[in-house]
Amino acid sequence: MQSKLNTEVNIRIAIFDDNEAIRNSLFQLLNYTPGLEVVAMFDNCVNATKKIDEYLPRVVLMDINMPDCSGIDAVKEIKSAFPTIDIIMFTVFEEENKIFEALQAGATGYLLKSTQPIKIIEAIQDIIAGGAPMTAAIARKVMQFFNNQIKQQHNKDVLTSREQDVLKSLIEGYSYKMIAAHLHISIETVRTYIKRIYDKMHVNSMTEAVAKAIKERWFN
Amino acid sequence: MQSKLNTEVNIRIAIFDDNEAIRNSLFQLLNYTPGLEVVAMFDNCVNATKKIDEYLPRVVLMDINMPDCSGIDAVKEIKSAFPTIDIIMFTVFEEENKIFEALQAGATGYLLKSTQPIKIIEAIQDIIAGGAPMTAAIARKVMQFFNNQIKQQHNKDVLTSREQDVLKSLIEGYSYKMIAAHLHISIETVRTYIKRIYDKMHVNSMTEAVAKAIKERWFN
DNA sequence: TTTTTTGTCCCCCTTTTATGGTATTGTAAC
DNA sequence: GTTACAATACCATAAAAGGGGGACAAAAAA
Repeated sequence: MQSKLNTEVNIRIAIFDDNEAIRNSLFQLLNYTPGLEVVAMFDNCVNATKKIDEYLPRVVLMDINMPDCSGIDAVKEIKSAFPTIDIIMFTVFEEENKIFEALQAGATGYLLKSTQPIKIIEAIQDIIAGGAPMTAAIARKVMQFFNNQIKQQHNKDVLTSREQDVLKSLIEGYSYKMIAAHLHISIETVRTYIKRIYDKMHVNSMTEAVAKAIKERWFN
Repeated sequence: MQSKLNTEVNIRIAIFDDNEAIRNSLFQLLNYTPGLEVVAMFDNCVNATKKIDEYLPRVVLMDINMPDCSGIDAVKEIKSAFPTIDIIMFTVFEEENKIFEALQAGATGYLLKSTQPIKIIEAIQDIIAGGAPMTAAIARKVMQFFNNQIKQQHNKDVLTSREQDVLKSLIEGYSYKMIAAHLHISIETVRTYIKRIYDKMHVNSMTEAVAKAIKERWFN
């Protein structure tokens, strides 16, 4: 068996889900699909890393809501111990914050349990091929994450070019003195700009200005 | 025609691409697909908004590299004038920064020109259905965007709970005095924590600490 | 052509931050 | 039962930032 080509080696899958019926139907679905092999199933994700270590799956299907432990924490654990394992979240609801938490925790895919069986198989093949499988609706939410970050970019427009230079320098962590040197202007000029910036941004300290500019992504 | 049901009304598509061959094959592909209708094609995106206004498409296929204008700027323009129009970027290469620029500009999908024709049709139907069509490789890059933001979260761990409180307050824009009041501790204690925070973060000003913490997403 | 904006600079004065110390408690680890 | 760390607090001094002005030339807008 060891001598077979890589392409003929089954994709090892581990399933974490507290619902036995779901575990079983996933097992049926996946294990009888050529090329896939369910090597382990668990009804909770306590000590997930240890469980993974024992069965070394290539792909993990992880429920979010399990008793005694959070699937998202499990993802963090697994990803930090086994960065190459791909994890697909598998859940009933598409709660916006759960999605982002899961993705930030290191999940690569996000499927709803209502997904057609054939799509689940495709998702696993997809993730092995370097894809990031997710339902259209979830992909859309991920996109909105990007879009939301450009809404009020008009704020930036009210700053003159020189004021923007100074604000950028503040974000870099430069002091007045450093900014003056960097922009080849007097420190008094820097002070003038900063006063105007605070005025326009409705803040009254470097920290506030920097926090606001970074959070609202005035620059990139 | 106007009296037909919505589901029977064709999806109006506009194409921006400087390559005539590509325009023509897209036209062939899409226009002869039931339910789709190419209502306009352009070899550049100068005055994109005006062009859109004339033909009012539901979906736009936009090349990134066109002479005389940037597809990404066109996306910004169109999106700000017609927020409900869905735009799919359609390009030869998958340059990482172009992808993010396009998505931040408001594109919802991102396809490579090497995509199979059938997938292009699916993508258009997908986007109408609220999806965000993109190739697996691109979806993966988008995922990496999230993942990249959790890499060095161990930094945060070295801060004690109280130090984290103070740092969070700094990010909120609070001054020493305000933090002291807010956390019910002496301003001297605040100063002590801040000194330790700077030490651990390897910075030496509020601005740097705040910028670093926000950029590296120590909190959320 | 006049007015407004932008970029540049200066002064005075107050408040806040930064740096470098020391010190006391309670708790957790060894 | 000592060592280590966390949380708390204080002092002194220097440096930086904030708030209030005013000024002037060049460019842009009205």
